Amino acid sequence: MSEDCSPDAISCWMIENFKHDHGYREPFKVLISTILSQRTRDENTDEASRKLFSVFPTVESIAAAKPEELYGLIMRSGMYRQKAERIVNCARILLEKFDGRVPDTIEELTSIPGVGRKTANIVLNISFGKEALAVDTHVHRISNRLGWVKTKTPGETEFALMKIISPHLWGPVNGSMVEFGRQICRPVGPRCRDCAISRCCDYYGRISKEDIRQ
DNA sequence: AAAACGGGGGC
DNA sequence: GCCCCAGTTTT
Repeated sequence: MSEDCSPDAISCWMIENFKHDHGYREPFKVLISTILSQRTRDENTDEASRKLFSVFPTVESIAAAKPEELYGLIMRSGMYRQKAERIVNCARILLEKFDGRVPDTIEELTSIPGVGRKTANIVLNISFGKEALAVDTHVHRISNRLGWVKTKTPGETEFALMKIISPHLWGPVNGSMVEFGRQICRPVGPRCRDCAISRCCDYYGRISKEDIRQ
């Protein structure tokens, strides 16, 4: 890692060293698996996605499924009924309102119940190649710890980061920052000893030794 | 702005 | 048992 602590340099370092990808590119699979990922660990998300798509591989088949039937399939992977209902409802809306296709604007995507700004931006970036920044708890926390922003909400963070990070890095840095947050810059007990960019970090100067986990 | 929601897993 | 998790919705 160079001496450069600029947001773009840190972003590139994260992109180089931390990968995080659910593996899907088809719009509807990205949308569905991202809904599955909401407030849920990746291991559970990946398992549930595989089970779901192995039985219901298309928008049409999901739309035709009974929510209970779909729930029975994914319930062992940390999922719950509301999410199964959201997914079936989402597939039906895609079919009825969007001609069976996933829309490619933030307004249309967030009009679907269960799809917020973060999920919509993931789809826009991964499936449609648009420059979008999906701010989740990891991105929000890490951006504030590093001192790049001083924000209270993910919405503020998204707006502030767009002025700090080069647009072509928005997509790639997203998953990398999440993985960095899972492995190193964790919500509690961050592994600052193992962190190669601690000298660039505001939080590292404030955190007490006993709060750092080996 | 804060609480509700939701269930498996780590501790 | 309690707290957390690639959030979203409701109060």
